[in-house]
This record gives sequence, structure tokens and C-alpha cells, in this order.
Amino acid sequence: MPRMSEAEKRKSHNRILEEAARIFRERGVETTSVSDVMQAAGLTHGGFYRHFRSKDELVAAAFKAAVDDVLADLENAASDEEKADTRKAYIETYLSPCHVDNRGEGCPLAALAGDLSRGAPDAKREGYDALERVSQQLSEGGEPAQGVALLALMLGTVTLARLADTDGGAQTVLDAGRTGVGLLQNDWPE
Amino acid sequence: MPRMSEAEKRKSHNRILEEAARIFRERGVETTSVSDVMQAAGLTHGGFYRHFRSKDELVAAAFKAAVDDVLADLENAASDEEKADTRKAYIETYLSPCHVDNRGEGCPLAALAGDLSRGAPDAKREGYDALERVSQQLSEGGEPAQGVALLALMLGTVTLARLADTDGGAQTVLDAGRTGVGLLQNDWPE
DNA sequence: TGTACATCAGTGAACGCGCGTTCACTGATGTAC
DNA sequence: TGTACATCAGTGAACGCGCGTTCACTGATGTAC
Repeated sequence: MPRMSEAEKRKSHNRILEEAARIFRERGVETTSVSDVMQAAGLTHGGFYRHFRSKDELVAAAFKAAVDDVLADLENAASDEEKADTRKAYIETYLSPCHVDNRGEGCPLAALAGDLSRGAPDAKREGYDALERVSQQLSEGGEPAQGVALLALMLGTVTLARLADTDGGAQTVLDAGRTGVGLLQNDWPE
Repeated sequence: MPRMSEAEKRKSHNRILEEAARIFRERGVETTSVSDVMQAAGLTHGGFYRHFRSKDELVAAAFKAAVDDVLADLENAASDEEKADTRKAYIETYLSPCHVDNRGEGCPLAALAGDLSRGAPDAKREGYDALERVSQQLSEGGEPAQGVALLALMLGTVTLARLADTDGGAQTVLDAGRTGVGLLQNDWPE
């Protein structure tokens, strides 16, 4: 069976990254094993170290891959109008029950900021990079600080909504967050 | 040496709770062992199960103890003016570099909301209870939703600031959060 | 109040288990002639 | 283009380790007479 071609290796590498990005967001970093990720990618754990030097390296790389993924539409928007529309949709989706339930495909910062900030330095740096990239997309046309505050409120809202057992509880939190976002968007000083 | 009196047992119990509340907030739930907590409390790991049925039970109890601790001043304020003053100080401290650096004595939700929401049901419920208690204290005099949005923004701000390596980066995030909090406090609709 | 005895807080060795990582091995791939 | 050989992607057993939890034990505490 071994060995695979270079093209196959690249495919395996991407599969590992994608599955790691999903599972880490779903279950957290410490509660996910290298074996879990490799199994999800259709491989066995032994081959992991042909792709990454350590679990820490995977965490940083998978987090970055997740950020690239969720920001793709925003960063690749062709025109200013398209960007504005995409941003509006991004915020609406962010504050939706669907985002609360689907951590695996949701905002990597909302899912993992806590884990990263007390994790390895490289992963923490990726977290800060993500903060800058996401907040920049949110503040387009306004001050950088406005984007940071928007991200903080959105991330905090989803984090709190994820503590609710019932859909009703989550919806109440999301509504409060949405009202706050409207305020930060319309009444930001200067 | 064994056995200790009932009074000694109660002291041990409180020491375990206090140390757990601090260490879980500092290092996270999954990265802290029962032995770590017992050692910090000046005991050996074997005695743990005379106090709690499982690590999960300790997590829920320690989180609640942390919430009780940080809300004590607010919930016990004698007069309305005292409450207003305490609330103002709470928010200022919350958005300070000191809070960013000292997770162990800081907001339990900011430190552990992520861990709790994917943890055991009992701990998750404690998280939601905390959300209700803290947001209620913050919304005093306004709508409940205002308190929830304030907590979300504050929690998100500190979470993001904790990703910064440098004091400068953290301060920028905190300033953005503070501006946002001012908006939510002064311009909330109705 | 004094005595006899059951209780149980705390100890430290031991349990099974899963973790991150290493390694000898396989055999298709890529390369050099 | 065909052949000989080094490379290395992936496998699965094995490594040491620390985890949550259990247990036999100790001896002071609390209780019943």
C-alpha cells in the first residue's frame, strides 16, 4: 500500500488540516487526540509525523486554515458593494442559532480563543493574527477600534449563547447581541 | 495523622474549592489534574473523593464558588448608590490590563465559558446561571438584554486581549471594548 | 466523666486507560543511468 | 525508453507518562453506655 505519490500526500495533508480545523472547533484542543484527527482523515495515527512535527504545530496550522476558510468570501470580495453585502451576511450568520450549534464550521476565534490564549506561543500568535484579520474586515470604512469592538461583542454573544441548553435561551442572548451590534455600527463616535 | 475533625474537613473542602476555582481559571479545566488541585490545597490526591464524587462535580462547584466570589460585592451592595458605584468599578476593573493578566482571580465566564459549554451538563448549567447572575447585575436599571450585551462585549474584549503578546496590543483591544461599553450604556434603545 | 468502639479524613500504592511520540517495516514512487 | 535503486507515505506495535479513580490502611474523632 505505501508509499503514496506527492499528489496523494498533498491531499492527505489537506484532509488532516480540514478535519483538525473542524474537530478542534467542535470539541476543543485538549479533548481531541492526534488519533481522532487522523481517523477522521481516513489515516492511522502513525503517519501523522510525516505531515507535522507535533500536535502543537497542527493546532496552529489548523486554526489558520479555519480562519482562511471563514474569511475567504470577505477577503476576496471584488467590489466595495460586494464587500459590504458579504460583511452584512457574515454578521447575520454569526449571530444566528445555526452558528451557535455548528461550532465545527463556525468562527475559529469564538470556538478556540480560550484554548489558544493559554496554549503554545505559535498558536497564540495565530489567534492574534486572526483577531487582526477578522476585525479589519468588520471595520472596513470605519475605525479599527470599531471592528475590534464588533468582533468582541459578536464573539462574546456566541460564547454565551453556547452556554444555553434551550434554543429559547440562546435566542435571547443572540437578540441582545444583535441590538448591541446595531449600536456599535451606527453610533460609533467620530 | 488521620482522621481530622469535622471543622478541619470543612476547611479542607473550602481550600480545595478555592484552589480549584483559581487553577481552573488560570490553566483551564482539561489541563488541570485532580492532583494539581489537591497539591495546591496541601493534600494528596487520594483524599479527593471524600469531598467530591468526580472531577466533573468539582468543576461545577469550583466555577460556582468563583462566581459567588466575583459577584459578592455587587450582590451585597446595601444601597442603590453603592450598587451603582460598585458596578462602575466592576466594569472598569474588568476592562483593565490587570484582569487580562490575572485569569486566576478574574471573571469565571471569561476564563471558562468555552470549556464549560462543551463540558459536562452540570458545569454547563452553572455557566448559564452565571450568565444570568452577572448580566442581571450589569443591567440594573435597564433592560435585561442590555446587561447581556454588556457582558458579551466585556467577555469578548478580555478574551481577545488575552491573545495579545504585548501590553500594547492588549491595551488597544481594551480601549476598543471600553468605547463600545460606553455606547451600550448610554445609547441603548427604549 | 470515663471507657469502648464505630466512623471516616487523609495517605500513598495501584488500577486500567489513552495520550503524544517513536520506530521497524512495507512497497509504490521518483530518480539517475 | 528501460532498469536499478534510494526515498519516503503510511501502517501498527511499542515507548513512557500522567490521568481519573479505587482501595487497604492508619489513627484521631465522634458517639453510646
